[in-house]
Amino acid sequence: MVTRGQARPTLRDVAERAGVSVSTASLVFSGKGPVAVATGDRVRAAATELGFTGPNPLASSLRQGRSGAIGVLVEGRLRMAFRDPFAIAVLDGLAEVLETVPTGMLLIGQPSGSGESVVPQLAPLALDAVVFSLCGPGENPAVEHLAARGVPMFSTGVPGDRRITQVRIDERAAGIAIAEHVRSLGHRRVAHVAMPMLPTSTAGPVPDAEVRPGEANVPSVGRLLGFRDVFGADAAAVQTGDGSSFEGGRIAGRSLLDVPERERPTAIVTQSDVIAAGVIVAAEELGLRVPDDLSVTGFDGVDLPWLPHRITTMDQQGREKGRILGTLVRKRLDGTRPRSVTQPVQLRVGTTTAPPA
Amino acid sequence: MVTRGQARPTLRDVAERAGVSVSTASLVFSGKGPVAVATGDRVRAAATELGFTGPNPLASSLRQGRSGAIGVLVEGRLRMAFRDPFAIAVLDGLAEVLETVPTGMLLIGQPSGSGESVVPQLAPLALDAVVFSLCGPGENPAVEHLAARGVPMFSTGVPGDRRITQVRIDERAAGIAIAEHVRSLGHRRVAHVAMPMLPTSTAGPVPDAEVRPGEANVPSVGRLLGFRDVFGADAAAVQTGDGSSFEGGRIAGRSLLDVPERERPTAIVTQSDVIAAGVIVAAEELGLRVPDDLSVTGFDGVDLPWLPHRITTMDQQGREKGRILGTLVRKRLDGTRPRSVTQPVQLRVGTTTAPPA
DNA sequence: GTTTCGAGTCGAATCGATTCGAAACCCTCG
DNA sequence: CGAGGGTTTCGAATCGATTCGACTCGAAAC
Repeated sequence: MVTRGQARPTLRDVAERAGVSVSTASLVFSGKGPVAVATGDRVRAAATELGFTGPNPLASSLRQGRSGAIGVLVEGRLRMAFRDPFAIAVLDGLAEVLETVPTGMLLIGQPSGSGESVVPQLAPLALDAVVFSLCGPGENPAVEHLAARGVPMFSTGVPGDRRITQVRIDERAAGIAIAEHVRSLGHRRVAHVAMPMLPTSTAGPVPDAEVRPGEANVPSVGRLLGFRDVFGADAAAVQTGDGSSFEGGRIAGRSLLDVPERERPTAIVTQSDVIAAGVIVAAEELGLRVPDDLSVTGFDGVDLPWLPHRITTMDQQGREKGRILGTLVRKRLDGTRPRSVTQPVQLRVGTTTAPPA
Repeated sequence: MVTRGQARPTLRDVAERAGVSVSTASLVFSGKGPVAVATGDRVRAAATELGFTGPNPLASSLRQGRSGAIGVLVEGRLRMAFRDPFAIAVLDGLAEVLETVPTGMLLIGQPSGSGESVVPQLAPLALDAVVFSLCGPGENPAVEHLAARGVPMFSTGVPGDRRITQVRIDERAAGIAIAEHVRSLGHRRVAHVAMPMLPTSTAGPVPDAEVRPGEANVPSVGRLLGFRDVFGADAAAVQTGDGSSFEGGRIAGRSLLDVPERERPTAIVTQSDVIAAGVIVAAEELGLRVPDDLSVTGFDGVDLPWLPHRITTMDQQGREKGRILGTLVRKRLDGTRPRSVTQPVQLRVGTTTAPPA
């Protein structure tokens, strides 16, 4: 027997000890191909004696051309991305499906505005697929790189590249649906709080130039367009500077509500539940009661246990969306080429909307 | 030139096209060893022409014995683990350091109570190290497996295995410090809300049998012991059924506060800020004002923007803790063998504690 | 008694890089 | 003109498995 010092035992060591060839030992561990019971037992015994914990994952991956990991691209600092409960719900559903493959999720942080710097970070990673689930709108240099590598890509809407398989919703229709609900309650002075139209957008009123009707697949744009379809292009619309965040919602809410009463909207339609929560808190800080003095709607349908309201929202079922994403990934790894799908969303009326006073 | 159909170009293809040997081409991409400028340019040009995006990560990893990924073990569903802002802060700090290596973080979900099932999930993954940062107390079958594989392990306190390099705090001393603060304000009837002592613990009063003084490194146990050092073993102590959660805190808070006034504690010391938030909301739901009618303390020092209080807490600086963890991992990968470290914590007085009425 | 068949095992090629020692090359100096 | 020295380049071994075709052998079929 070749002594290999301190080194970890390899399949060869095990095979030698069991008195079989490496190929047979391999068959024992992979379970493919026929192996006599006695042989199998001998190999397993040898493995135990040597402290062999299974075939080296790297070698196995190289041969099979599969790493068992898919990348999850996270834009901005982890802390920020994970503050969004919807994103987490998607990830949770995704994990649920991938566990069964089994495949791990490799988190890849992409400090926002860092541009190309994600590519060198991505290049040395072996990934079977990549999911963009925590990314904002706009071009992403990672797309080009991954496409060239032939890594299958998936996302929940952004970036909206043709090479990416999508699990999306009809953003504009959803925007219309929830606006219709507010309108049907009798509200006429209604404002909108959006997520940023572009990665470079800053907090404040939405500049017309940033709203490109062709980009209706981008959540922030599509939902705003839907809102405007119902309430017109003149209705006040502001955007947060940092995506779907409580603080962003609070600031936007304060700016819309801290005005003379006759100018104040009687309802605010927002683009996420977390933003809605911020608006609600801002309203309460100004002494307004929700929904008596102000109706507020959210988007996503996430669970905010600390908020003493059930937000009226468009339920996107993040977990389910993640599961579907996972299924698409799995199918792709199995060799088929799944197509993008559009998921339904549903209006869920809560305790934050009522007819105007 | 060997035609290789649709397949992705390899280093060999590039070398052939550039008229150099594979080894030289390798040197060009890895940057090691001297290469004439002209040769380098020729190789890079060939790479561009062929659409070669860099050496195959799997092959490169196999040769170097390094995968560029560290595992992050997450106990329970992702959704639950990520609800804890402290855990996320740690992860964020960790990511910050690992980005510079560069190394990715591979999330590995370990549905709680699933026992051994994590091992088959772990076995096919190539990991350079593993961090247990989102795990509860108790034995973990993964530890044994990883130790056998020789994968370096790190954690922030649990599990408390000798083979794991730790970044911990003195839980008991911290428990004493914050209890002292409450006591020094004049509180005498004080209750405690703990995280579960054991993975199998259920919500409700903490059974004495579950508090093993030898386990003072386990956060829930150490903090409770510290609390008892100050207020005695008779002081009421309940635990949540689900770790550091808002709902757990709210339920525990209600059970402690919804009693006749003379039995009601004038202060509640909790083991996490999120739990404290739950207790505060429970108190307010019962018509109690914080801190006038009830003082509440947390632990961790995380940011809860939606809570209209600044919680009095022990600041553990999760992000910094994550950074330190990352530094230890990096050192280990560089070949040194770092030792466990103990971090200081600091009392941060907020707006949720005051002398009793 | 030969042929056929299938279960079980094995050898060799392969996945795509990295790395080390040796070879080739071009100068410069004695 | 040959030795010495530095810079580039190259061939071959290696990382640790998987996989495919070929081979062996005993039992069943004819």
